Amino acid sequence: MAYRKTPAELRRLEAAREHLVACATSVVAEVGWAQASVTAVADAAGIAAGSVYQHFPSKTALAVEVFRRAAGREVEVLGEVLAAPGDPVERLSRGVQVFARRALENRGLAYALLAAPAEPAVGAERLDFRRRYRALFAAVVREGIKEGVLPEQNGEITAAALTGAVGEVLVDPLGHPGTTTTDALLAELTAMALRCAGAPAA
Amino acid sequence: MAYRKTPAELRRLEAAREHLVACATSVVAEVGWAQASVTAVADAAGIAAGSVYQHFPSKTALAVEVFRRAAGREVEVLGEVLAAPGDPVERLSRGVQVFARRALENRGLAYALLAAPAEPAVGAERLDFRRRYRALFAAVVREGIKEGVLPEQNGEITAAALTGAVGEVLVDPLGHPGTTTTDALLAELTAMALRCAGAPAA
DNA sequence: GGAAACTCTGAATGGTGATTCACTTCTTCC
DNA sequence: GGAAGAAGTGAATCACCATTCAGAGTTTCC
Repeated sequence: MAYRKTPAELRRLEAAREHLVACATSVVAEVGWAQASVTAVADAAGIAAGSVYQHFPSKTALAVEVFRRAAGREVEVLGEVLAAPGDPVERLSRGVQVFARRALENRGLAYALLAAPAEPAVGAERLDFRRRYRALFAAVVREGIKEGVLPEQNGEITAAALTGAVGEVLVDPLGHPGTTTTDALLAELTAMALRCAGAPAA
Repeated sequence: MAYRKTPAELRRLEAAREHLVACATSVVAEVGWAQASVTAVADAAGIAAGSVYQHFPSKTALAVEVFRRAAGREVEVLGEVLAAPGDPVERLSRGVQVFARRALENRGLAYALLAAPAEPAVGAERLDFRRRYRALFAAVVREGIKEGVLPEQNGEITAAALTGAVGEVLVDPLGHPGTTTTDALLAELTAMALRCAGAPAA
């Protein structure tokens, strides 16, 4: 009787699960949550629709996992940039750039994380994600205030504005002459962010 | 043979349609687009599900009408405030306050207009709505630059930041001690908006 | 009053997509 | 090799709504 899974088998199963999550992430980034049906995701992963349920109890559970992984990566990256030692204003500037650049480089995924229509469970994750983003920005703003390089203000609101602004720019790319290139857009965003936090003009 | 509808009958039909749109708006504001089924909306309006199709060819058409009406009102109100004569900085400040206050006073509707999951047709309307909001803000910012009361900047991005910031604050009310009252929140938002546009501190 | 044309009703229809399950295929262990 | 159990399959099932439609109720106009 075959009671125990061999280590190789366990690895294979784990790999299959990872592959499924990765493929699902791609599908979501390409077509959004609404269009990412179980069948579409299973097809992308090269398995049968029913097999998805070997790894996740429901489509919702898979969606939440996809969101958490992707969002977690973003929060981690931003956290590292913002928590680095050094001038808060400088860090804020870098943080906005990293946030925006990563979003622009993988626009589909960024849209899925920030704004795309999604089922309630994913929506709840999204709230948490935004909250964490804001907390990161807010911490730096508060530091800046304490060090006297930023004026008195509600850091949470400034942080909300920064996430909101980047999200807004992403969702509708502002086809404005003079802001067409990524670099120009990043420069404008950064300048706006610094003004928003009340940093003296560069 | 009854060929012509009497004026009273026409009025009654028109009123029924208006009532349907109004009830649908309430339902959407309360439970969001996703939960606003034809049955739920019809129940709210006190008619049968099938009767909805006397007034609109599809659920989508009704949803679009609901969105347009509500969004149109908001754009109009904001437009009046921002287009008033006077100091651009002052107008900007008032505009943000009006935008935010109205949103906070009818949070459900504001969320539906700005962010709630919705079908593609409504999503398209939303893009347009946001674009119009941004255009209004951007015009004032550009005026401020021209008059020399605001520093050189990309008005579109500042405008995007303002809409994004208010939306962000709305979606997740920042349960922060000291920012609990509407007035305090409005004051903080306004201050942030002025910094964001580069207006000198009040 | 009553025929014609309209509005309203709500149960039946139809389409979509998640989930299940009887079956096949693969692994483990004797 | 082969029995026992697990994983994989995909067609069938199920649930959920938007939409339709046959019949009931109203209004119009002679």
